[in-house]
Amino acid sequence: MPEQPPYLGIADVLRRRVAEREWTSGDRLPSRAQIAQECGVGENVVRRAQELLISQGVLEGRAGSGTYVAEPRKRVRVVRSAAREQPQSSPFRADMKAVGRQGDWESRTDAKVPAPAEVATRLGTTEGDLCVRTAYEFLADGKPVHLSTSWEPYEVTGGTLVVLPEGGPHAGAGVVNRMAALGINVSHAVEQPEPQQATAEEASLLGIQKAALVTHIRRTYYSDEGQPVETADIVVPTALCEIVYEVPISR
Amino acid sequence: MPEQPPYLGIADVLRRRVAEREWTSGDRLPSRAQIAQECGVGENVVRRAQELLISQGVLEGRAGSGTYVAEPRKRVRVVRSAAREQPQSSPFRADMKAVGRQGDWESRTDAKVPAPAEVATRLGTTEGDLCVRTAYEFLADGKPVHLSTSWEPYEVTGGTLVVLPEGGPHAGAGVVNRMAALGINVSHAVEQPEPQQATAEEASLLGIQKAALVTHIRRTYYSDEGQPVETADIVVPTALCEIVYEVPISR
DNA sequence: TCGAATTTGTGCGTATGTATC
DNA sequence: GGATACATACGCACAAATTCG
Repeated sequence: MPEQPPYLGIADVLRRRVAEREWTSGDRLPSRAQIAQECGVGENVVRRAQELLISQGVLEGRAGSGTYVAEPRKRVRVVRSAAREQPQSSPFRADMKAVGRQGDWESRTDAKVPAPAEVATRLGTTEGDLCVRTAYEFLADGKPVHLSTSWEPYEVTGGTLVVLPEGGPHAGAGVVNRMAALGINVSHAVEQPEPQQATAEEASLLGIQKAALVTHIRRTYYSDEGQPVETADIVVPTALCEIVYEVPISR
Repeated sequence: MPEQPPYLGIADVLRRRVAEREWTSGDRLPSRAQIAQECGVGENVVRRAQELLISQGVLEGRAGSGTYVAEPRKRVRVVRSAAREQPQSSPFRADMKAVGRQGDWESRTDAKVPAPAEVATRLGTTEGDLCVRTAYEFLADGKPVHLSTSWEPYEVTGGTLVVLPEGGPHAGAGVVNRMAALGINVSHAVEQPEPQQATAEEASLLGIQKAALVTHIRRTYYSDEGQPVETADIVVPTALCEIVYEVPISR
């Protein structure tokens, strides 16, 4: 006989109270001690139940303040498809415009950074080769929604006007457009999404709960000659963004 | 002064011992009581440290047996791209062949199942409309590597030879080929990958650790008339598979 | 402005359940 | 069936953050 442990029972009670609008979005729940007494269980049982609902995105804990009903956030739709790259525009701004939000970003680039081992293999170069590294923070209406760190081999763009992704005449135009200015035709990208839990640093940068789920995308752009021209580590928090791939079918 | 909590220190000790090959793949660690005494901390501190390393895939706990060093498993590469669909073949078998493994699957289909709300909106029909539901379990060398539940509107395939995905002359040929037999041209798919933690059921089906990370992909195939013809919920465990999207660039 | 009270978050111990050998 | 070891549930103490007088 599978007798349900107490904390799961309390979780069900809390979940139902939220579902039945006894407490609605943004409301603060009674303190743990109150709920515990009311339900006739220990404080710790309530805590476990709340932790469960927090990990499921139903509740939200704020240290020193209280436990709240999570606000359903409109998530940003991040589209990844062939049609994504527009001349003279950035893919991100287009994504944001599509949902009526203002897209913007901040970046910090370091030229001539030696490539770490993993980046080097992705770029088809060898460890220590020089790269241009750019760290991005993408914002929707001023709030960060996802992060990215981009690596370009210095060999490709070094000494040209597009060395710096966010400087020069093609600033912010995206990898594809910038490479086109060098006569390099970017033919396809390979993206490898992996589920992860946010690090403490990522969580504070993105304003999400600690250990919240994120998708870590390792993206590499290739020229039509099969040469990698850029690779990036992209961190997309599930709470803020939904990722959509549109894949065409050819027969 | 950021004084590191004890359990993180123990985690570092264990991690280093694994890295230095004091314990190697498949080895059983000493019991928690032993490690605790050896390191001069409580058993619970060791437990926390082991839990951390288990969640990171470094260790593996087996109830009643012990804690083991996780075996680095060769992950299956699941490619999702335009070139994926081959005439007369299944995408999955091709994926498996590429890594030298035998691809196979088991399935169970229920005809005339009423569509739940979420599936109905994805298929552009209304809740309760009849569907053909097929649950898949994909196997590599006989071991399950990912799961899928597919929904097709009965309206599309009902009364034809391809009603059952795994029966009739086109059994196992994939959605695209089967639809082609009806004169329906599948032009593209939309995939929405979301990180999740495996449910207890998924974990036992896939033979992975409880609450391990998985990618839950919601995929929908569309005809060239923009009509959804199939949608599926795919569960891909990170421990067993890596997901790769190849997205072409058109300018 | 500041400090005390409240509330959540974290670390750790103990008791019990359960799987394995 | 007994011994061993991991898994789970729960309690207590304290730290950290917030709120409010």
